[in-house]
Amino acid sequence: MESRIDNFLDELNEEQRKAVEATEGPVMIIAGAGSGKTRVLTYRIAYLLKQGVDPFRVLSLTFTNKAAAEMKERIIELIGGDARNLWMGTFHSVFARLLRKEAEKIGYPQNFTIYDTDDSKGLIKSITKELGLNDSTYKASTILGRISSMKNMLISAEAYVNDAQYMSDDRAARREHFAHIFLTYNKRLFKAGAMDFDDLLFQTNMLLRDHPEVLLKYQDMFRYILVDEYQDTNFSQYMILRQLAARHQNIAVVGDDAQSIYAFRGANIQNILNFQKHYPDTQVFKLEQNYRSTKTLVHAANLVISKNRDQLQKTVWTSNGEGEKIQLMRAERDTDEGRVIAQSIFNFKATKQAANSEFAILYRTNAQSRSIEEALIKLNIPYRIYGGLSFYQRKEIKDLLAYFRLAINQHDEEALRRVINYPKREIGDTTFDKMIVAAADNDISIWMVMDNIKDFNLGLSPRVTERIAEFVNMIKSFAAMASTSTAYQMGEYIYATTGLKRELEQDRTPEGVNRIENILGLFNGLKDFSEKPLDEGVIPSLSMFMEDVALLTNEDRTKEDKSKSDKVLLMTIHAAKGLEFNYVYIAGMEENLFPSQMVLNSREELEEERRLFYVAVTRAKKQLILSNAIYRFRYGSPQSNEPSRFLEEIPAECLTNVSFREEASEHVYSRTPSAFRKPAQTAIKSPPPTIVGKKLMSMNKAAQTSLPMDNSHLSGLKVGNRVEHERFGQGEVLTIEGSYPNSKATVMFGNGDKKQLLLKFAKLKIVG
DNA sequence: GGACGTTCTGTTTTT
DNA sequence: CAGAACGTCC
Repeated sequence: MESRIDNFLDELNEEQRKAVEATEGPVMIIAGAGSGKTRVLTYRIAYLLKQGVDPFRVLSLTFTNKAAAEMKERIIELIGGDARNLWMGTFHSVFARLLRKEAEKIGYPQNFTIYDTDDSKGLIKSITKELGLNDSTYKASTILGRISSMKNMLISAEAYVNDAQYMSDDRAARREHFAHIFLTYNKRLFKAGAMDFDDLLFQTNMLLRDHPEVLLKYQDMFRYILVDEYQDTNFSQYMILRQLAARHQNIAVVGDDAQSIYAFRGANIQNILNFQKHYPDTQVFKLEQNYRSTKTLVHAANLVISKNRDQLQKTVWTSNGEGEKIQLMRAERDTDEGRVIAQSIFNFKATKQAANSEFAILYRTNAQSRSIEEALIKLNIPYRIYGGLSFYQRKEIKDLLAYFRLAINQHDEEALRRVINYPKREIGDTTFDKMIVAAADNDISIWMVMDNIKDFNLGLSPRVTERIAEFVNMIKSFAAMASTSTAYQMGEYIYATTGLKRELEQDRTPEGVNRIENILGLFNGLKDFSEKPLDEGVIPSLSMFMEDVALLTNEDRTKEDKSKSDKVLLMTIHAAKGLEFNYVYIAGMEENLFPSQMVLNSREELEEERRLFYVAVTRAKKQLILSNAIYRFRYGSPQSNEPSRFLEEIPAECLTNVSFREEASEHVYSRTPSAFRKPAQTAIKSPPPTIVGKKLMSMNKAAQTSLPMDNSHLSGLKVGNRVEHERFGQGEVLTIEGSYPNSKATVMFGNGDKKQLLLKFAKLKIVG
């Protein structure tokens, strides 16, 4: 193929070209919506490679895997296959890859598991339950949110405990046990050989901070760093970049402060607003010409965003034509809104000869998709929901993947919890809870308890004990295969051996058939992966397959069909970032929905919501259509809505009302409008939680010791010895059974607690 | 331990 | 309304 490398710079405007050619030193590119940002980024990389920079030395971070893949493809088109060697991906995927290489430096196994949000919540639920904190104050999602924001600010659990301000805040908020949950959560993650999403960035920071030789290696490796969507980076990401770029200072960030929409997950808009302070020699380029949208749309978007206070100065303009006005469609209720949108698409297709794929329907919440889908189906308009529940979040897929995870890392507690009794094998909650307690008492993973189940006296029936041993042997047999079999072989074997296959095939309902189809879809992926040519001697193993799975979304999976299929796309506005369509619908333009009622407490939150609206508006190339409904079902009952305040921010000369009288609802309301109520006020919350059940463990020890350990100093332990346990304090040995290393001791501790400890694991000292 | 029925609770966006 | 959590019975 003829290389375009020699003349591709001619395709850029003057400012774009300057931004591409400024390869040395810190660079900030402020790119307005539709200003050719991706083009600048790809050409910049192509230009670097053309100057002779080794692709291995270029690190390019994007927001989604998909964006990375597309960019790579375009660079390959420009300069050829060398580009395959670029370090390109999301923060999470690139640094997960880096952490696997360096895992042992931070005490993690190279095969560490990545916990997704469900896993993390499951672990937190387990911890709060064990602590007897099952109260609404300690909801898993709230706890995880707080842990996440701490990790994103690089505040460790240990630092948190020692911070007087946090501790008093927690007391005031009646969540005084949060710190303990935070510590326990991290400890359990570590014991399970697992990291959550935020750990991938947190641990990368720690690795680079504490290992100068590693830092130096990567500073030199990543000689040129490029960051897309910089306005959406958080503090943790900022610090990684700062460490990596410190030596060569070749960092180029691209972004648009007006499109920062991820503050809710820690993104800090100050990163882009203060970039020049962080890097004083920064060259700044502003891309202000919009190539995407009509004058009407650019003008309206500018006016909307001008209502925000926090922003960098810039003027987006376009030389495109005036274009059509923005349409506003009002519907009676949510189902009518769907109908009106579908009808409008139908009409546009007829009058403008437009294809389905030229349309996108955007909404604030995933739940809104349903009424729209139903209406599209009725009018026979093909559609695809983009995002939503990920393929990898489906139950049957998660179940199978949990077995895969166990085959790779037996300590993975959440995978174990998921499948230990699925399909049913008589190891129920009671048994599992007992094993959790035994694991906590001995400071080991649950797998270690199971693997040594005969040494623990948990009061299990011989039958259950036997079933546990069978399970352990089954998982061990998977683990033994792992190094010699391909991912596909392993997958088939696991699917059949665990009984999952039989379980699923028993269900003949349409949903059951669909589940099997999903599993087959996964196997197709496994097969492709297993047939991929690799370096000689390297088997495409299951663990290699699993390396990325936790970080993929379903969009990264669906490959060819999206270009072939001509479908209307439905997605949240967040998911639409970076995309563009000729005709864009924004549904649900209602106060309390968009802007969301969760968000009306502070100026900053409202401004983020307004930026979200700005993002939505600027996705459109030719025309924008807004809609809302007067009544919408929520919590199972209809509620009346006011039009969104954002509608008033659109200049009147850009807007036109459209009515679809022929599509008026046939529905007759069974209740008078006065029966429609605003959402009920949330009742004053329950009294502070009292702790029942197990006592809290001492807070100040969270020693993270790698397994296994040598405990031979306990081989001579005798009845009557005084011992000191790392967490339980001093106690007296009451009984000893068996001989070391399979011996166990019953110890009476000072507070009257009797614990049974396995001596090969126990964190005990003999003190008398 | 597990199946099944009843009550409670909750809805923002995602790597 | 829908899914999770809880309670009761075998």
